Amino acid sequence: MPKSAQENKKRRSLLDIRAVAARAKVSIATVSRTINRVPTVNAKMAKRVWDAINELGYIPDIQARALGSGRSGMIGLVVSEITNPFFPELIQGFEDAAIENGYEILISSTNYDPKRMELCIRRLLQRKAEGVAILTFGIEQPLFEKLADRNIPLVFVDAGPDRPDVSVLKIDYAHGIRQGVQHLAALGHRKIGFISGPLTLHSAQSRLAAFLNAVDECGIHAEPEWQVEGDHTFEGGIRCMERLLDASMRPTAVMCSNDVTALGVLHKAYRVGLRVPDDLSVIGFDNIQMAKVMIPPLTSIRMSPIDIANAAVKALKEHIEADHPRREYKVDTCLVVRESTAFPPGAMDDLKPSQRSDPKPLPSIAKG
Amino acid sequence: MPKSAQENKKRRSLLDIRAVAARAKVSIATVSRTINRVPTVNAKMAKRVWDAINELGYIPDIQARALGSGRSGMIGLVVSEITNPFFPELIQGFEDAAIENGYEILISSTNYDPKRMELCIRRLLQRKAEGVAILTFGIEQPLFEKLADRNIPLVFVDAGPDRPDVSVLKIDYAHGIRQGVQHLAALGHRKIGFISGPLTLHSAQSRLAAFLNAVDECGIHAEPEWQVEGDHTFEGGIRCMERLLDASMRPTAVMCSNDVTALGVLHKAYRVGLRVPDDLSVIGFDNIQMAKVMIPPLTSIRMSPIDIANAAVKALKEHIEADHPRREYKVDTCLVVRESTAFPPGAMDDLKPSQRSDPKPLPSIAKG
DNA sequence: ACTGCCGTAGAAAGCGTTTTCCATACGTTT
DNA sequence: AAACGTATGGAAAACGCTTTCTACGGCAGT
Repeated sequence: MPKSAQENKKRRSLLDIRAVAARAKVSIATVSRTINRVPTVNAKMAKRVWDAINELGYIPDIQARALGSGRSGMIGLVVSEITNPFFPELIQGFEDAAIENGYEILISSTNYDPKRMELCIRRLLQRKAEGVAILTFGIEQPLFEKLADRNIPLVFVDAGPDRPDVSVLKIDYAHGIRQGVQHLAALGHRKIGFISGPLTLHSAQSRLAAFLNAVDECGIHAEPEWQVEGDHTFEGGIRCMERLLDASMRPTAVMCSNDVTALGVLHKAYRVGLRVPDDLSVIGFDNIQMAKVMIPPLTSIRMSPIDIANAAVKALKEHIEADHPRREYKVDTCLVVRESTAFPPGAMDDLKPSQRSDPKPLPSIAKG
Repeated sequence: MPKSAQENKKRRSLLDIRAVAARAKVSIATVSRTINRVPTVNAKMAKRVWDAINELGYIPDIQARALGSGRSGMIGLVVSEITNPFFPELIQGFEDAAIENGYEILISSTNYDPKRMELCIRRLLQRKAEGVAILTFGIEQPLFEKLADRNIPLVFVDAGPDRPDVSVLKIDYAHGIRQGVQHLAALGHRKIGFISGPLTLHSAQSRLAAFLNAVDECGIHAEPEWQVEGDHTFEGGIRCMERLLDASMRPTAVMCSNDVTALGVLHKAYRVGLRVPDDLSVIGFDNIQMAKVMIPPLTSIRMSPIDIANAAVKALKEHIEADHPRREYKVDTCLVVRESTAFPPGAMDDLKPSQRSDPKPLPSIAKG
């Protein structure tokens, strides 16, 4: 059973600010001022205090500090799912950026569950986060209204609620996707498939639109049969690839709305004996760490989690400190060419290897 | 610049427990009791209070609550590196288990940096975590002493400081590794390589010892040239595989101390045109999600992050609540057979496919 | 009707900080 | 030498909650 509150308090109170004050023979106010580096405290006093702190091993209670000062020093980060390989990198970047800017972070993952999302937000409010970055895939309007009504600085990715008091990170999907399509077109592909994310998501729609636009620019016909809607999962990638294989005319290249989907595509190709990139070129999106580990290493469109994290923290910081009410921040994307893209089948025979875009055309397993 | 403390306080104080008390026309004590479900509060009163809470949208300040009650309700989790694919699953499991048990969690990652580890611990102490699980690879003695001296419940994995007041999660590496070796032996392998982790780590030593033991049990000669020391990274896996390829006699199978290393092995094999599993069998360790996504899907030894997380939370809970000072918890490991293991080269021709251990022997790319 | 006991709610004293306000001591100016 | 700033440290009031202690009202027992 839980210990009594009294007991708990006793145990903790052994190492107060009071203890430090007593030891240094000053008042607790001076100790507090010393710790917080208030300039009015005399150097001699300060030394006495620091010595006492070190001798005692005193560590201030940050919750009491927050209560006293009215500032929690924390910003929150809400992600979709920590086990989705895109997010750990984002979290890491966010944490680094936050520390750099003097904040601590509070991480919550929604697991795509509105109930859990509700919990996350409650948690962040309870802990008095000074700002929150919602870097999830889907967004649930009512919850954001709830958050925004608390007058807490907010950052969204792609698109948030249309309110004047939130910041938005605009990701330039079009740039990377255009590069990807041009890359494929330059290799000679004319039949390019696209596996989108769930089209209920704004980001998925944007990516599809960018693809259609880029394809059009390159003068390539966008066969509707080659555009299938996935769900950003590995299994979804497998299913979508199956549909693409059933098409009356198969595409020679597939672009995917995220890397995990691309892994599914690679997997299905492997299952049916299609060689990548010889028989099929594949491009992913997100450039997760796994991309360069895959066999073959995956050509992907990079959306830097570090950039996103930095932009998010910067937006939050400006909003909190400078009362900057709203800003848009741009995040760029660009193509990273690896080994999952090559000439379409048949084209290779006519060309010298040096003309391949891949700088080191290594033999695929099938050729070994 | 930061807002003045006064301002901050003002802004927040709009929605106190006092506001609720006023609205419900009761004392703040009654509001507190209602929220904490103290049974002595009359149902009628309680309803009045809940109504007021809902109408106002009141959310209690959890830090103030912690200060008042002497319990923070938080347990800490320290991991090595969030971008290492083993940890997100562990974190997820830990979070779920913690929520289940009424705790919130505080995550810290050390990034293998002692400085950062120091920061982590400071953070956890500042926030008054009620217990801490140190589920990292390496451990730094002095820091733990520091932690343990604070009299805070602690859980370590594998081996912690030898103190009577900490719990330890003992992972039974031997079981899974024996299964792996037996699996390879049953397939006919007699030349089995082993890529260990850095031998400064206790866990790496245990795994190597378990391997040597298992090999011995199976009556297989353990050629020293086939045991190389890796570093648990992808690049390390590649380097180790290079060394194995340079051996005077090449092994026909390789066991790895973790999956990421195995990915490096797979990669190097791909580079030099060795087909897995036809030319080389590979077994990983950890069974991270990526394992089943790889091409070919990786046979691996499963060390369930969920089991570890549950055991850690359970140990912490018992220690915190029941004052159980020390316990050992067992965590098992077991082999998961996928498609990166098969008969050694040449052996297959003599046998019918049905005798392969793999239930669905799918053609590798090379055969397609 | 008086005492005593519950059940229940309010008052008030913390919890460990920060911060405002005030007091002191010292050096400077006239 | 008196008056006055100017540093600087201490006392005490917050901060928003929990919890102990106390008080009140009603009911049963005598």
